[in-house]
Amino acid sequence: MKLPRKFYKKNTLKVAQDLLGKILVRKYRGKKLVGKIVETEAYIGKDDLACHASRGLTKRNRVMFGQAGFAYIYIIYGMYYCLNIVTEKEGFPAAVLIRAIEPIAGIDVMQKLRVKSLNSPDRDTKFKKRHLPIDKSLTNGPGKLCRAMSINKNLNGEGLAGEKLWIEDRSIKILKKDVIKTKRVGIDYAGRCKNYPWRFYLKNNNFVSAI
DNA sequence: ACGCTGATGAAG
DNA sequence: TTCATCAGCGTT
Repeated sequence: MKLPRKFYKKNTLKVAQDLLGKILVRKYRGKKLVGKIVETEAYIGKDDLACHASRGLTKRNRVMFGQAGFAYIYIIYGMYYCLNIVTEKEGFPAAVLIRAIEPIAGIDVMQKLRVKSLNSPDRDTKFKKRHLPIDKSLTNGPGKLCRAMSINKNLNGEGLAGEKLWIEDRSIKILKKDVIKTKRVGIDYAGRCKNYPWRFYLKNNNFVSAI
């Protein structure tokens, strides 16, 4: 079942950890693209120098200042999208970045959504898909999972109670000892905040991003 | 280890 | 209006 709004309206570090093992669902052209969340990062408030809100309200980051349970999506490096889920009370800018998922369903569609590079071999011609491991490079990074699920700026500000994008609880049990905490990726510019242990991922999961 | 890529926001 | 910067990725 879909997570209720109140799931997101709380401490961002708790939301980031509680989202591990939850199921991200994207409805795309009538089909469900589904994956288990295996890696997240927290970005919390104006004092967090890595958070887009650290320099105040702008046109780009305004969704983060709004209600919890909405999607904050932005373009990075000119070519990729990143999906964040807004947390905390209205007016307090914070969000959880979804960094990686483990594909569960709609994998054929995800494969088609990926831009096939010229050098990548065609894996499907010789063997049946069911006998092959899922290619982890499909969704093991924030830009890649958005590409595979057709998540783009059209969904910025979209509520997760809607019909296009939501997160479900399927009662997957996550043990505390299987949640690894590390510093966040790609924020060396963030000074005193750059080593905050605000990245969380599932231990021994193949679909966690390669650093 | 590097080039790609274009929106963003700060400076002026 | 210009300009440096960037929550990444793919190829070397």
